[in-house]
Amino acid sequence: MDRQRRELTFLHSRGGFLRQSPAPPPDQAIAESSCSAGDRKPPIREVDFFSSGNRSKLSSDEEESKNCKGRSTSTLSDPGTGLNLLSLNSGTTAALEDDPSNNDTEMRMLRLELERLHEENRRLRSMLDQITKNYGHLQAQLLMAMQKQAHLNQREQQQRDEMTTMSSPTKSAQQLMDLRPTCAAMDNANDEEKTREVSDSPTTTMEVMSKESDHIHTPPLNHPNNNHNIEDGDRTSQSWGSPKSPRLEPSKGGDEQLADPPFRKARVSVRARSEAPSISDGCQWRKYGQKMAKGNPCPRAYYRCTMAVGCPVRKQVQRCADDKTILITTYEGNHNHPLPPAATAMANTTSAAAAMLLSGSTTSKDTPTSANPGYFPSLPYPSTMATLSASAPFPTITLDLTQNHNPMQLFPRTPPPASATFPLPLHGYAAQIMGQLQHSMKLPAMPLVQLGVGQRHASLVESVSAAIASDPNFTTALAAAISTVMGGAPPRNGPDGNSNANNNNNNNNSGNNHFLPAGVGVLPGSPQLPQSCTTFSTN
DNA sequence: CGAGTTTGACCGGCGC
DNA sequence: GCGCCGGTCAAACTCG
Repeated sequence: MDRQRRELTFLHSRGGFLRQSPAPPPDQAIAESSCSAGDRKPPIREVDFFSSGNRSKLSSDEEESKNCKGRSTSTLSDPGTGLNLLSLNSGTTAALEDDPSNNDTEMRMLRLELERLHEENRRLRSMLDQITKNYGHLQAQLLMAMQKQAHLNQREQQQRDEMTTMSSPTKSAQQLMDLRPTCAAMDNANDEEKTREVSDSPTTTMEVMSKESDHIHTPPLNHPNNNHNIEDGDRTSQSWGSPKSPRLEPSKGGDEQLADPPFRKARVSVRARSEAPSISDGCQWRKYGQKMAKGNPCPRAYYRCTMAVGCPVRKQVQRCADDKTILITTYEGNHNHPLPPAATAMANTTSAAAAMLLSGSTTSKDTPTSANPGYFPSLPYPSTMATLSASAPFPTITLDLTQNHNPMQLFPRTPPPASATFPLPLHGYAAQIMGQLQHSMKLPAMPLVQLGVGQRHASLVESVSAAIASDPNFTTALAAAISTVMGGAPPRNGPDGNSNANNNNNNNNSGNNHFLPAGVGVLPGSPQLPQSCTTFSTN
Protein backbone atom coordinates (compact mmCIF):
# COMPACT_ATOMS: atom_id res chain seq x y z
CA MET A 1 0.00 0.00 0.00
CA ASP A 2 2.81 2.30 0.79
CA ARG A 3 4.19 1.45 -2.50
CA GLN A 4 0.93 2.20 -4.15
CA ARG A 5 0.80 5.48 -2.40
CA ARG A 6 4.27 6.23 -3.54
CA GLU A 7 3.25 5.40 -7.03
CA LEU A 8 0.29 7.64 -6.84
CA THR A 9 2.42 10.33 -5.42
CA PHE A 10 4.86 9.78 -8.17
CA LEU A 11 2.20 10.04 -10.80
CA HIS A 12 0.81 12.96 -9.04
CA SER A 13 4.04 14.79 -9.16
CA ARG A 14 4.64 13.82 -12.73
CA GLY A 15 1.43 14.77 -14.33
CA GLY A 16 -0.72 16.09 -11.63
CA PHE A 17 -3.66 14.31 -13.13
CA LEU A 18 -4.57 12.65 -9.91
CA ARG A 19 -4.83 15.93 -8.24
CA GLN A 20 -8.30 16.23 -9.61
CA SER A 21 -9.50 13.11 -7.99
CA PRO A 22 -12.29 14.05 -5.72
CA ALA A 23 -10.73 13.06 -2.62
CA PRO A 24 -11.12 9.54 -1.66
CA PRO A 25 -8.34 8.38 0.53
CA PRO A 26 -5.62 6.60 -1.35
CA ASP A 27 -6.84 3.17 -0.39
CA GLN A 28 -10.32 3.91 -1.45
CA ALA A 29 -9.15 5.48 -4.60
CA ILE A 30 -7.23 2.39 -5.37
CA ALA A 31 -10.15 0.19 -4.72
CA GLU A 32 -12.34 2.32 -6.82
CA SER A 33 -9.97 2.48 -9.66
CA SER A 34 -9.63 -1.22 -9.45
CA CYS A 35 -13.33 -1.65 -9.67
CA SER A 36 -13.85 0.85 -12.35
CA ALA A 37 -11.18 -0.69 -14.41
CA GLY A 38 -13.28 -3.76 -14.43
CA ASP A 39 -10.38 -5.93 -13.54
CA ARG A 40 -10.37 -7.48 -16.87
CA LYS A 41 -7.26 -9.31 -16.07
CA PRO A 42 -7.49 -12.30 -13.83
CA PRO A 43 -6.01 -11.57 -10.49
CA ILE A 44 -2.85 -13.21 -9.46
CA ARG A 45 -3.68 -16.54 -8.07
CA GLU A 46 -3.51 -16.52 -4.43
CA VAL A 47 -1.13 -18.94 -2.98
CA ASP A 48 -1.33 -19.71 0.62
CA PHE A 49 1.85 -20.71 2.21
CA PHE A 50 0.63 -21.63 5.56
CA SER A 51 3.91 -22.86 6.59
CA SER A 52 5.68 -20.27 8.54
CA GLY A 53 8.84 -21.39 6.95
CA ASN A 54 7.45 -21.03 3.57
CA ARG A 55 5.79 -17.88 4.50
CA SER A 56 8.92 -16.34 5.69
CA LYS A 57 10.82 -17.66 2.81
CA LEU A 58 8.41 -16.39 0.29
CA SER A 59 7.12 -13.43 2.10
CA SER A 60 9.14 -11.02 0.12
CA ASP A 61 7.88 -12.44 -3.09
CA GLU A 62 4.40 -12.51 -1.78
CA GLU A 63 4.63 -8.95 -0.72
CA GLU A 64 6.09 -8.07 -4.00
CA SER A 65 3.29 -9.82 -5.69
CA LYS A 66 0.70 -8.08 -3.60
CA ASN A 67 2.24 -4.80 -4.24
CA CYS A 68 2.40 -5.70 -7.79
CA LYS A 69 -1.21 -6.66 -7.80
CA GLY A 70 -2.15 -3.53 -5.99
CA ARG A 71 -0.22 -1.46 -8.36
CA SER A 72 -1.70 -3.32 -11.18
CA THR A 73 -5.16 -2.43 -10.13
CA SER A 74 -4.36 1.08 -9.24
CA THR A 75 -2.30 2.27 -12.08
CA LEU A 76 -2.17 -0.33 -14.72
CA SER A 77 -4.63 -2.94 -13.89
CA ASP A 78 -4.62 -4.04 -17.45
CA PRO A 79 -3.25 -3.01 -20.71
CA GLY A 80 -4.35 0.44 -21.32
CA THR A 81 -5.62 1.05 -17.87
CA GLY A 82 -3.33 3.89 -17.31
CA LEU A 83 -4.41 5.42 -20.51
CA ASN A 84 -7.97 4.84 -19.64
CA LEU A 85 -7.46 6.68 -16.46
CA LEU A 86 -6.10 9.53 -18.37
CA SER A 87 -8.72 9.54 -20.99
CA LEU A 88 -11.71 8.76 -18.87
CA ASN A 89 -11.00 11.05 -16.05
CA SER A 90 -12.26 14.41 -17.05
CA GLY A 91 -10.57 15.94 -14.10
CA THR A 92 -7.36 14.51 -15.29
CA THR A 93 -7.82 15.88 -18.70
CA ALA A 94 -8.64 19.21 -17.26
CA ALA A 95 -5.55 19.11 -15.15
CA LEU A 96 -3.41 18.38 -18.10
CA GLU A 97 -5.04 21.02 -20.14
CA ASP A 98 -4.15 23.49 -17.49
CA ASP A 99 -0.60 22.99 -18.50
CA PRO A 100 -0.66 22.79 -22.26
CA SER A 101 3.02 23.42 -22.72
CA ASN A 102 3.98 20.10 -21.27
CA ASN A 103 0.98 18.05 -22.12
CA ASP A 104 2.45 15.90 -24.82
CA THR A 105 5.68 15.40 -23.06
CA GLU A 106 4.04 14.54 -19.80
CA MET A 107 1.65 12.21 -21.47
CA ARG A 108 4.41 10.43 -23.22
CA MET A 109 6.40 10.14 -20.08
CA LEU A 110 3.46 8.82 -18.22
CA ARG A 111 2.72 6.30 -20.87
CA LEU A 112 6.28 5.14 -20.89
CA GLU A 113 6.29 4.93 -17.19
CA LEU A 114 3.07 3.02 -17.13
CA GLU A 115 4.30 0.64 -19.73
CA ARG A 116 7.43 0.10 -17.77
CA LEU A 117 5.45 -0.58 -14.63
CA HIS A 118 3.20 -2.86 -16.50
CA GLU A 119 6.13 -4.83 -17.73
CA GLU A 120 7.49 -5.06 -14.26
CA ASN A 121 4.14 -6.17 -13.03
CA ARG A 122 4.08 -8.93 -15.56
CA ARG A 123 7.56 -9.96 -14.67
CA LEU A 124 6.75 -10.15 -11.01
CA ARG A 125 3.66 -12.10 -11.71
CA SER A 126 5.49 -14.68 -13.69
CA MET A 127 8.08 -14.83 -10.97
CA LEU A 128 5.41 -15.57 -8.46
CA ASP A 129 3.98 -18.31 -10.60
CA GLN A 130 7.39 -19.79 -11.00
CA ILE A 131 8.05 -19.67 -7.31
CA THR A 132 4.76 -21.31 -6.62
CA LYS A 133 5.54 -24.10 -9.01
CA ASN A 134 8.96 -24.58 -7.61
CA TYR A 135 7.61 -24.66 -4.14
CA GLY A 136 5.20 -27.38 -5.07
CA HIS A 137 7.86 -29.44 -6.72
CA LEU A 138 10.25 -29.03 -3.86
CA GLN A 139 7.67 -29.95 -1.33
CA ALA A 140 6.77 -33.02 -3.27
CA GLN A 141 10.38 -34.03 -3.50
CA LEU A 142 10.91 -33.43 0.14
CA LEU A 143 7.93 -35.49 1.10
CA MET A 144 8.95 -38.27 -1.14
CA ALA A 145 12.47 -38.27 0.15
CA MET A 146 11.27 -38.24 3.70
CA GLN A 147 8.90 -41.03 3.06
CA LYS A 148 11.53 -43.14 1.47
CA GLN A 149 13.91 -42.47 4.26
CA ALA A 150 11.28 -43.19 6.82
CA HIS A 151 10.29 -46.31 5.07
CA LEU A 152 13.82 -47.55 5.15
CA ASN A 153 14.19 -46.62 8.76
CA GLN A 154 10.98 -48.31 9.61
CA ARG A 155 12.03 -51.43 7.88
CA GLU A 156 15.22 -51.52 9.78
CA GLN A 157 13.41 -50.80 12.95
CA GLN A 158 10.89 -53.43 12.22
CA GLN A 159 13.54 -55.98 11.58
CA ARG A 160 15.15 -55.09 14.83
CA ASP A 161 11.83 -55.29 16.56
CA GLU A 162 11.12 -58.63 15.12
CA MET A 163 14.39 -59.82 16.50
CA THR A 164 13.38 -58.67 19.92
CA THR A 165 9.68 -59.29 19.77
CA MET A 166 9.89 -62.58 21.47
CA SER A 167 11.40 -61.06 24.50
CA SER A 168 9.42 -57.86 24.64
CA PRO A 169 5.95 -58.10 23.24
CA THR A 170 4.79 -55.08 25.15
CA LYS A 171 7.25 -52.88 23.47
CA SER A 172 6.12 -53.99 20.08
CA ALA A 173 2.58 -53.25 20.91
CA GLN A 174 3.50 -49.83 22.05
CA GLN A 175 5.35 -49.20 18.88
CA LEU A 176 2.41 -50.27 16.91
CA MET A 177 0.34 -47.76 18.75
CA ASP A 178 2.83 -45.12 18.05
CA LEU A 179 2.55 -45.87 14.45
CA ARG A 180 -1.00 -44.78 14.44
CA PRO A 181 -1.04 -41.16 13.76
CA THR A 182 -3.75 -39.11 12.39
CA CYS A 183 -4.48 -41.36 9.59
CA ALA A 184 -4.84 -44.09 11.96
CA ALA A 185 -6.50 -46.94 10.30
CA MET A 186 -4.28 -48.16 7.64
CA ASP A 187 -4.78 -51.19 5.67
CA ASN A 188 -1.46 -52.62 6.36
CA ALA A 189 1.71 -52.16 8.22
CA ASN A 190 3.37 -50.38 5.38
CA ASP A 191 0.72 -47.80 5.33
CA GLU A 192 1.10 -47.25 8.96
CA GLU A 193 4.73 -46.70 8.55
CA LYS A 194 4.15 -44.24 5.86
CA THR A 195 1.52 -42.55 7.83
CA ARG A 196 3.78 -42.06 10.71
CA GLU A 197 6.30 -40.62 8.46
CA VAL A 198 3.81 -38.26 7.12
CA SER A 199 2.57 -37.05 10.38
CA ASP A 200 6.08 -36.20 11.25
CA SER A 201 6.68 -34.42 8.09
CA PRO A 202 5.44 -31.10 7.03
CA THR A 203 1.83 -31.15 6.27
CA THR A 204 0.68 -30.74 2.85
CA THR A 205 -2.38 -28.89 2.04
CA MET A 206 -3.82 -28.64 -1.23
CA GLU A 207 -5.95 -26.03 -2.38
CA VAL A 208 -8.55 -27.07 -4.70
CA MET A 209 -9.83 -24.58 -6.90
CA SER A 210 -13.19 -24.10 -7.80
CA LYS A 211 -15.19 -21.45 -9.16
CA GLU A 212 -18.07 -19.23 -8.77
CA SER A 213 -17.23 -18.52 -5.28
CA ASP A 214 -20.03 -16.13 -4.94
CA HIS A 215 -22.47 -18.89 -5.16
CA ILE A 216 -20.63 -21.83 -3.98
CA HIS A 217 -19.57 -22.52 -0.56
CA THR A 218 -17.92 -25.69 -0.29
CA PRO A 219 -18.55 -27.70 2.53
CA PRO A 220 -15.85 -28.93 4.45
CA LEU A 221 -15.56 -32.17 4.97
CA ASN A 222 -14.42 -33.79 7.69
CA HIS A 223 -15.73 -36.81 7.77
CA PRO A 224 -15.78 -39.50 8.91
CA ASN A 225 -17.03 -42.35 10.04
CA ASN A 226 -16.85 -43.65 6.67
CA ASN A 227 -13.45 -42.75 6.15
CA HIS A 228 -11.10 -45.17 7.61
CA ASN A 229 -8.28 -42.91 7.12
CA ILE A 230 -9.55 -40.25 9.34
CA GLU A 231 -11.93 -41.96 11.50
CA ASP A 232 -9.61 -43.47 13.95
CA GLY A 233 -7.68 -40.37 14.30
CA ASP A 234 -10.68 -38.34 14.96
CA ARG A 235 -12.19 -40.76 17.27
CA THR A 236 -9.14 -41.08 19.28
CA SER A 237 -8.40 -37.49 19.41
CA GLN A 238 -12.00 -36.58 19.33
CA SER A 239 -12.13 -33.00 20.17
CA TRP A 240 -10.34 -30.82 17.88
CA GLY A 241 -7.28 -29.42 19.17
CA SER A 242 -7.52 -32.46 21.23
CA PRO A 243 -4.18 -32.09 22.82
CA LYS A 244 -5.51 -29.05 24.52
CA SER A 245 -8.99 -30.14 25.25
CA PRO A 246 -9.03 -33.76 26.09
CA ARG A 247 -12.10 -33.46 28.17
CA LEU A 248 -14.33 -32.30 25.43
CA GLU A 249 -14.94 -35.71 24.22
CA PRO A 250 -15.45 -37.67 27.27
CA SER A 251 -15.70 -41.23 26.44
CA LYS A 252 -16.61 -42.57 23.21
CA GLY A 253 -15.24 -45.39 21.28
CA GLY A 254 -13.81 -46.76 24.42
CA ASP A 255 -11.26 -49.09 22.96
CA GLU A 256 -9.66 -46.50 20.81
CA GLN A 257 -9.42 -44.21 23.68
CA LEU A 258 -6.83 -46.26 25.28
CA ALA A 259 -4.40 -45.19 22.75
CA ASP A 260 -4.55 -41.49 22.80
CA PRO A 261 -1.43 -40.36 21.22
CA PRO A 262 -1.19 -36.67 20.62
CA PHE A 263 -1.23 -37.05 16.92
CA ARG A 264 -2.49 -34.52 14.57
CA LYS A 265 -5.91 -34.33 13.10
CA ALA A 266 -6.83 -33.35 9.68
CA ARG A 267 -8.66 -30.18 9.12
CA VAL A 268 -10.52 -29.02 6.17
CA SER A 269 -10.58 -25.37 5.54
CA VAL A 270 -12.87 -23.76 3.07
CA ARG A 271 -12.38 -20.34 1.68
CA ALA A 272 -15.41 -18.90 0.08
CA ARG A 273 -16.74 -15.50 -0.62
CA SER A 274 -19.74 -14.73 1.41
CA GLU A 275 -21.25 -11.61 2.76
CA ALA A 276 -23.11 -13.65 5.29
CA PRO A 277 -21.59 -13.85 8.73
CA SER A 278 -21.33 -17.55 8.39
CA ILE A 279 -22.14 -20.29 6.04
CA SER A 280 -24.84 -22.76 6.57
CA ASP A 281 -23.60 -26.19 5.78
CA GLY A 282 -26.49 -28.39 6.61
CA CYS A 283 -25.44 -29.02 10.15
CA GLN A 284 -26.53 -27.38 13.33
CA TRP A 285 -23.88 -25.51 15.17
CA ARG A 286 -23.65 -23.86 18.49
CA LYS A 287 -21.23 -21.09 19.05
CA TYR A 288 -19.14 -21.64 22.10
CA GLY A 289 -16.53 -19.03 21.82
CA GLN A 290 -15.05 -16.16 19.97
CA LYS A 291 -11.57 -14.84 20.01
CA MET A 292 -9.53 -12.27 18.35
CA ALA A 293 -6.82 -14.04 16.52
CA LYS A 294 -3.48 -12.47 16.09
CA GLY A 295 -2.92 -10.89 12.76
CA ASN A 296 -6.54 -10.65 11.88
CA PRO A 297 -8.82 -7.79 12.85
CA CYS A 298 -11.79 -10.07 12.45
CA PRO A 299 -12.73 -12.27 15.35
CA ARG A 300 -12.66 -16.01 15.03
CA ALA A 301 -15.79 -17.80 16.08
CA TYR A 302 -15.85 -21.31 17.43
CA TYR A 303 -18.74 -23.60 16.77
CA ARG A 304 -19.60 -27.07 17.88
CA CYS A 305 -21.90 -29.45 16.10
CA THR A 306 -25.11 -29.88 18.03
CA MET A 307 -26.84 -32.33 15.82
CA ALA A 308 -25.98 -35.09 18.20
CA VAL A 309 -24.87 -35.16 21.75
CA GLY A 310 -21.17 -35.51 21.93
CA CYS A 311 -20.51 -34.91 18.29
CA PRO A 312 -16.87 -33.99 18.21
CA VAL A 313 -17.02 -31.84 15.14
CA ARG A 314 -15.93 -28.27 15.55
CA LYS A 315 -15.63 -25.48 13.16
CA GLN A 316 -13.97 -22.15 13.17
CA VAL A 317 -15.25 -19.27 11.17
CA GLN A 318 -13.18 -16.27 10.42
CA ARG A 319 -12.98 -13.68 7.74
CA CYS A 320 -9.86 -13.34 5.76
CA ALA A 321 -7.74 -10.48 6.96
CA ASP A 322 -6.77 -9.53 3.45
CA ASP A 323 -10.18 -9.78 1.95
CA LYS A 324 -13.05 -9.55 4.33
CA THR A 325 -15.45 -10.85 1.79
CA ILE A 326 -13.77 -14.19 2.10
CA LEU A 327 -15.06 -16.41 4.78
CA ILE A 328 -12.71 -19.06 6.04
CA THR A 329 -14.40 -21.99 7.64
CA THR A 330 -12.28 -24.69 9.15
CA TYR A 331 -13.75 -28.01 10.13
CA GLU A 332 -12.28 -30.64 12.30
CA GLY A 333 -13.52 -33.92 13.57
CA ASN A 334 -15.96 -36.47 12.38
CA HIS A 335 -19.64 -36.45 12.95
CA ASN A 336 -20.85 -39.34 14.99
CA HIS A 337 -24.37 -39.17 13.68
CA PRO A 338 -26.23 -39.33 10.43
CA LEU A 339 -26.44 -36.14 8.52
CA PRO A 340 -29.21 -34.69 6.50
CA PRO A 341 -28.79 -35.24 2.81
CA ALA A 342 -27.95 -31.64 2.28
CA ALA A 343 -25.11 -31.95 4.67
CA THR A 344 -24.07 -35.28 3.36
CA ALA A 345 -23.42 -34.12 -0.12
CA MET A 346 -21.15 -31.48 1.09
CA ALA A 347 -19.54 -33.57 3.64
CA ASN A 348 -18.69 -36.08 1.06
CA THR A 349 -16.58 -33.60 -0.70
CA THR A 350 -14.91 -32.34 2.39
CA SER A 351 -14.30 -35.75 3.74
CA ALA A 352 -12.77 -36.69 0.50
CA ALA A 353 -10.51 -33.74 0.89
CA ALA A 354 -9.57 -34.78 4.34
CA ALA A 355 -9.07 -38.33 3.28
CA MET A 356 -7.00 -37.15 0.48
CA LEU A 357 -4.91 -35.09 2.73
CA LEU A 358 -4.32 -37.89 5.10
CA SER A 359 -4.12 -40.84 2.88
CA GLY A 360 -2.54 -38.88 0.14
CA SER A 361 0.50 -38.37 2.19
CA THR A 362 0.49 -41.91 3.29
CA THR A 363 0.27 -43.36 -0.10
CA SER A 364 3.31 -43.93 -2.09
CA LYS A 365 3.47 -42.82 -5.60
CA ASP A 366 4.56 -46.18 -6.72
CA THR A 367 1.28 -47.71 -5.83
CA PRO A 368 -0.67 -46.93 -8.89
CA THR A 369 -3.74 -48.66 -7.73
CA SER A 370 -4.01 -46.47 -4.76
CA ALA A 371 -7.11 -44.45 -4.55
CA ASN A 372 -5.19 -41.36 -3.81
CA PRO A 373 -2.28 -39.91 -5.51
CA GLY A 374 0.36 -39.21 -3.04
CA TYR A 375 1.28 -35.64 -3.61
CA PHE A 376 -0.48 -32.63 -4.71
CA PRO A 377 2.00 -31.82 -7.42
CA SER A 378 0.91 -34.95 -9.11
CA LEU A 379 -2.62 -33.84 -9.03
CA PRO A 380 -4.06 -32.86 -12.27
CA TYR A 381 -5.05 -29.52 -10.87
CA PRO A 382 -3.37 -26.27 -11.17
CA SER A 383 -1.06 -26.19 -8.24
CA THR A 384 -1.54 -22.52 -7.82
CA MET A 385 -5.09 -23.11 -6.76
CA ALA A 386 -4.14 -25.31 -3.99
CA THR A 387 -3.19 -24.04 -0.65
CA LEU A 388 -0.85 -26.20 1.19
CA SER A 389 -0.55 -25.85 4.82
CA ALA A 390 2.75 -27.13 5.95
CA SER A 391 3.23 -25.48 9.26
CA ALA A 392 -0.17 -25.73 10.76
CA PRO A 393 -0.34 -27.82 13.87
CA PHE A 394 -2.82 -30.00 12.07
CA PRO A 395 -2.78 -31.26 8.57
CA THR A 396 -5.02 -28.90 6.77
CA ILE A 397 -6.48 -29.03 3.37
CA THR A 398 -7.84 -25.83 2.07
CA LEU A 399 -10.52 -25.69 -0.51
CA ASP A 400 -10.32 -22.35 -2.09
CA LEU A 401 -13.58 -21.35 -3.63
CA THR A 402 -12.81 -17.74 -3.87
CA GLN A 403 -11.50 -17.71 -7.33
CA ASN A 404 -13.54 -17.55 -10.41
CA HIS A 405 -12.75 -20.24 -12.80
CA ASN A 406 -14.27 -21.87 -15.67
CA PRO A 407 -16.53 -24.62 -14.50
CA MET A 408 -14.54 -26.99 -16.56
CA GLN A 409 -11.66 -26.46 -14.28
CA LEU A 410 -13.41 -28.56 -11.81
CA PHE A 411 -11.94 -31.31 -13.79
CA PRO A 412 -8.40 -32.23 -14.23
CA ARG A 413 -6.61 -30.65 -17.08
CA THR A 414 -5.40 -33.97 -18.17
CA PRO A 415 -7.40 -37.05 -17.64
CA PRO A 416 -5.94 -39.34 -15.07
CA PRO A 417 -5.36 -42.98 -15.81
CA ALA A 418 -8.56 -44.80 -16.37
CA SER A 419 -7.93 -46.97 -13.40
CA ALA A 420 -7.55 -44.09 -11.06
CA THR A 421 -10.23 -42.59 -8.99
CA PHE A 422 -10.81 -38.94 -8.67
CA PRO A 423 -7.96 -37.61 -6.75
CA LEU A 424 -9.58 -34.50 -5.49
CA PRO A 425 -12.49 -33.81 -3.32
CA LEU A 426 -14.27 -31.43 -5.52
CA HIS A 427 -14.91 -34.21 -7.84
CA GLY A 428 -17.67 -35.19 -5.61
CA TYR A 429 -19.18 -31.85 -6.22
CA ALA A 430 -18.28 -31.87 -9.79
CA ALA A 431 -20.05 -35.09 -10.36
CA GLN A 432 -23.07 -33.88 -8.54
CA ILE A 433 -23.06 -30.61 -10.25
CA MET A 434 -22.78 -32.33 -13.52
CA GLY A 435 -25.65 -34.51 -12.56
CA GLN A 436 -27.67 -31.46 -11.80
CA LEU A 437 -26.66 -29.92 -15.02
CA GLN A 438 -27.67 -32.97 -16.88
CA HIS A 439 -31.01 -32.71 -15.28
CA SER A 440 -31.55 -29.02 -15.55
CA MET A 441 -30.18 -28.68 -19.00
CA LYS A 442 -31.63 -31.84 -20.31
CA LEU A 443 -28.28 -33.23 -21.13
CA PRO A 444 -28.17 -36.79 -22.11
CA ALA A 445 -27.69 -39.00 -19.17
CA MET A 446 -24.12 -40.00 -18.70
CA PRO A 447 -23.41 -43.31 -17.09
CA LEU A 448 -20.61 -41.90 -15.08
CA VAL A 449 -20.22 -44.81 -12.88
CA GLN A 450 -19.47 -47.16 -15.61
CA LEU A 451 -16.99 -45.01 -17.29
CA GLY A 452 -13.40 -44.87 -16.50
CA VAL A 453 -12.37 -41.59 -15.12
CA GLY A 454 -10.72 -40.47 -18.23
CA GLN A 455 -13.73 -41.34 -20.24
CA ARG A 456 -15.92 -39.83 -17.65
CA HIS A 457 -14.13 -36.58 -17.85
CA ALA A 458 -14.09 -36.66 -21.55
CA SER A 459 -17.77 -37.29 -21.71
CA LEU A 460 -18.53 -34.65 -19.20
CA VAL A 461 -16.39 -32.14 -20.85
CA GLU A 462 -17.80 -32.89 -24.21
CA SER A 463 -21.34 -32.83 -23.06
CA VAL A 464 -20.96 -29.73 -21.07
CA SER A 465 -19.00 -28.03 -23.76
CA ALA A 466 -21.78 -28.80 -26.11
CA ALA A 467 -24.24 -27.52 -23.60
CA ILE A 468 -22.34 -24.34 -23.19
CA ALA A 469 -22.17 -23.85 -26.87
CA SER A 470 -25.81 -24.51 -27.38
CA ASP A 471 -27.29 -23.02 -24.28
CA PRO A 472 -26.50 -19.50 -23.29
CA ASN A 473 -28.17 -20.11 -19.98
CA PHE A 474 -25.52 -22.51 -18.95
CA THR A 475 -24.31 -20.27 -16.22
CA THR A 476 -27.75 -20.06 -14.78
CA ALA A 477 -28.18 -23.75 -14.91
CA LEU A 478 -24.79 -24.26 -13.40
CA ALA A 479 -25.59 -21.91 -10.58
CA ALA A 480 -28.81 -23.73 -9.92
CA ALA A 481 -27.08 -27.04 -10.01
CA ILE A 482 -24.43 -25.84 -7.67
CA SER A 483 -26.98 -24.46 -5.32
CA THR A 484 -28.75 -27.72 -5.28
CA VAL A 485 -25.68 -29.80 -4.90
CA MET A 486 -24.33 -27.57 -2.24
CA GLY A 487 -27.18 -28.66 -0.16
CA GLY A 488 -28.54 -25.40 0.06
CA ALA A 489 -31.37 -24.68 -1.81
CA PRO A 490 -31.59 -23.25 -5.09
CA PRO A 491 -32.36 -19.68 -4.42
CA ARG A 492 -35.96 -20.01 -5.24
CA ASN A 493 -36.61 -23.16 -3.40
CA GLY A 494 -35.59 -22.82 0.05
CA PRO A 495 -33.96 -21.20 2.92
CA ASP A 496 -30.77 -22.73 3.87
CA GLY A 497 -29.05 -25.98 4.02
CA ASN A 498 -29.84 -26.60 7.58
CA SER A 499 -33.25 -27.88 7.01
CA ASN A 500 -33.37 -28.20 3.37
CA ALA A 501 -32.47 -31.75 3.10
CA ASN A 502 -34.83 -32.58 0.35
CA ASN A 503 -33.12 -30.54 -2.20
CA ASN A 504 -30.35 -32.89 -2.43
CA ASN A 505 -30.23 -35.86 -4.56
CA ASN A 506 -28.33 -37.80 -2.06
CA ASN A 507 -30.87 -39.19 0.20
CA ASN A 508 -29.15 -42.27 1.22
CA ASN A 509 -27.10 -40.81 3.89
CA SER A 510 -27.77 -42.78 6.92
CA GLY A 511 -26.06 -45.73 8.26
CA ASN A 512 -23.70 -46.14 5.45
CA ASN A 513 -20.28 -46.10 6.77
CA HIS A 514 -18.52 -47.36 3.77
CA PHE A 515 -15.40 -45.57 3.21
CA LEU A 516 -15.41 -43.60 0.08
CA PRO A 517 -12.06 -43.56 -1.49
CA ALA A 518 -10.91 -40.05 -1.50
CA GLY A 519 -12.03 -38.24 -4.49
CA VAL A 520 -14.44 -40.76 -5.72
CA GLY A 521 -17.10 -38.79 -7.34
CA VAL A 522 -20.38 -39.01 -5.66
CA LEU A 523 -23.14 -39.13 -8.05
CA PRO A 524 -26.53 -37.93 -7.37
CA GLY A 525 -28.30 -40.70 -5.69
CA SER A 526 -25.14 -42.49 -4.99
CA PRO A 527 -25.61 -45.01 -2.29
CA GLN A 528 -22.08 -44.60 -1.11
CA LEU A 529 -22.60 -41.59 0.94
CA PRO A 530 -20.73 -41.23 4.06
CA GLN A 531 -22.70 -41.30 7.14
CA SER A 532 -21.24 -38.36 8.73
CA CYS A 533 -19.88 -35.43 7.14
CA THR A 534 -19.92 -31.79 7.38
CA THR A 535 -21.67 -29.86 4.80
CA PHE A 536 -22.59 -26.39 4.08
CA SER A 537 -24.35 -24.14 1.80
CA THR A 538 -24.75 -20.49 1.54
CA ASN A 539 -26.98 -18.64 3.83
C1' DC B 1 -38.38 -20.87 29.73
C1' DG B 2 -35.27 -23.10 26.86
C1' DA B 3 -31.92 -22.58 23.35
C1' DG B 4 -28.42 -19.98 21.57
C1' DT B 5 -24.95 -16.11 21.96
C1' DT B 6 -21.67 -13.18 24.25
C1' DT B 7 -17.68 -12.47 26.74
C1' DG B 8 -14.29 -12.64 30.31
C1' DA B 9 -11.72 -16.14 32.60
C1' DC B 10 -9.12 -20.10 32.46
C1' DC B 11 -5.98 -23.65 30.72
C1' DG B 12 -2.23 -25.59 28.29
C1' DG B 13 1.23 -25.40 24.65
C1' DC B 14 4.95 -23.00 22.88
C1' DG B 15 8.66 -19.77 22.16
C1' DC B 16 11.92 -16.72 24.13
C1' DG C 1 10.09 -18.96 34.25
C1' DC C 2 7.33 -15.91 31.88
C1' DG C 3 4.37 -14.14 28.58
C1' DC C 4 1.79 -14.85 24.42
C1' DC C 5 -1.66 -17.15 22.07
C1' DG C 6 -5.17 -20.48 20.66
C1' DG C 7 -8.87 -22.95 22.33
C1' DT C 8 -12.48 -23.88 25.68
C1' DC C 9 -15.50 -23.08 29.58
C1' DA C 10 -19.31 -21.16 31.80
C1' DA C 11 -22.01 -17.43 33.73
C1' DA C 12 -24.64 -13.79 32.10
C1' DC C 13 -27.37 -12.26 28.65
C1' DT C 14 -30.61 -12.23 24.59
C1' DC C 15 -34.22 -13.85 21.89
C1' DG C 16 -38.25 -16.24 20.28
